[in-house]
Amino acid sequence: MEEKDISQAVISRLPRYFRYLGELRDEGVERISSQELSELMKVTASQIRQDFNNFGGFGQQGYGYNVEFLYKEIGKILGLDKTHNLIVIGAGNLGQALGNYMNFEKRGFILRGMFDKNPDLHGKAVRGIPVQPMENIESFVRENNIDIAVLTIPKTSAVDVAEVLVNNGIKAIWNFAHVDLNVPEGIQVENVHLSDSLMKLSYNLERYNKENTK
Amino acid sequence: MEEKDISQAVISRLPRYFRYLGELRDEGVERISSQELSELMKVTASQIRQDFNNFGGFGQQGYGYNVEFLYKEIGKILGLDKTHNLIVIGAGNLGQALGNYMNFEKRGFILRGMFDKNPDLHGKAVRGIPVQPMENIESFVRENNIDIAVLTIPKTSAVDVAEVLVNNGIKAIWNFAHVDLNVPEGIQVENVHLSDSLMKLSYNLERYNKENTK
DNA sequence: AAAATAATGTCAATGAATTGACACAATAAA
DNA sequence: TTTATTGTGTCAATTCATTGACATTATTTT
Repeated sequence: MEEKDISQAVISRLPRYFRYLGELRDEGVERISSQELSELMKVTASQIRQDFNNFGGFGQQGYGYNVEFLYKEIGKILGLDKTHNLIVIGAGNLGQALGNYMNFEKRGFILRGMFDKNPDLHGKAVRGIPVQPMENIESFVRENNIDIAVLTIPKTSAVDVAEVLVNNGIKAIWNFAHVDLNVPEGIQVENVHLSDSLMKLSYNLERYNKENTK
Repeated sequence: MEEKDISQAVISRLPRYFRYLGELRDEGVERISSQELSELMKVTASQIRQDFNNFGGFGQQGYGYNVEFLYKEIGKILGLDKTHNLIVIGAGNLGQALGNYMNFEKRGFILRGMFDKNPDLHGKAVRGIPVQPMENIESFVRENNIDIAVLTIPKTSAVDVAEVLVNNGIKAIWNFAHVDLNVPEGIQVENVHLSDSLMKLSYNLERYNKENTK
């Protein structure tokens, strides 16, 4: 498995392939050509082949791709064959929603701890995992082999908490706080800036309306 | 305001500019050069100037950009000077989290209705907005000038609900369901596929670990 | 078993996005 | 008022991403 330097554009498309292949597999489809898949997903067949080839040939000329095999391979590329230990920091609605989401567990992302600064929430459990005070984060991260921290706290505290996490060995942060975290090289941050997404929708909405009313 | 065809790559960056400019304004900064902003935001100055110029010149040679003015202009481009009426469909944790998020209201996105198929939730209020049964969606959308529907329901029902929405005049859908909606031309869809985002983080985490353990 | 068909992997061509360079206009300094 | 500096707007160059084309190899049909 000699992965070179794959562009993030390609990586961003992998989960979508994974989803479609999973659905095909569930429907009992055994093989599929890039052409068929391209019609289903509304992308070019060329892009599909190009994308898969970044990771070596998964298909066979004259046959196409084996759905089950390809599904599993992409899962492996995405690291879904391994278990990842998660903690959620910020147990408000959003934190609880993410903690409760069963599908993540199905993919190997296991909720190990929840933290909040609000004492009223302490002890309250999300899927059996009790909410702890923020002070516990440091030791918990160190002692429980936590891979990913989910940040669902206001931006005012996010930067500080991120620093604590990094100092205690966190390697990946899924950041829902509306702020850019400044972490050292080698720490992975994936931002989900919901309001950015909503503003983009707003732009496109306005844009289209404007275009079609003149 | 002669907007041509701006690429989505540019649009995606606008909310981040907006955020930084808002913070600068709050700090009392009056002017800023593309060079200074580029250092702050860690992008190239050239990109900043190029981006802004898509919408006409906001700056002045020898001076730079007026923070307040630029902030407001970008807000207008993003449609934040107008009010948008929202409904949230799916009043689980995620739907409630989004419905409760005050910052959206600050930007003109006003929650007008919430819907869920679970009768236990009916009548329960999120910021004064009661949860209604799904059957009410059609008339509510038609009678309340709803611009944006937020879909926080399972993928199994999302496609059908989207169709109902479109049939009743919705122009924009903020889609959190893990499925691709197939809507007619002119209906804006902004997808937030959380599990895709988590998988991308997982890939980058694995990738980096692999690279640094051999 | 041979011929026809299907479909990948890959290279080349095109297109899009980003960066660099600089003329020119406004500001600030002399 | 004149000169020096700053910094935009914009064009050109480069880099990156996508699409198209096709040789090659496997499968299927005759």
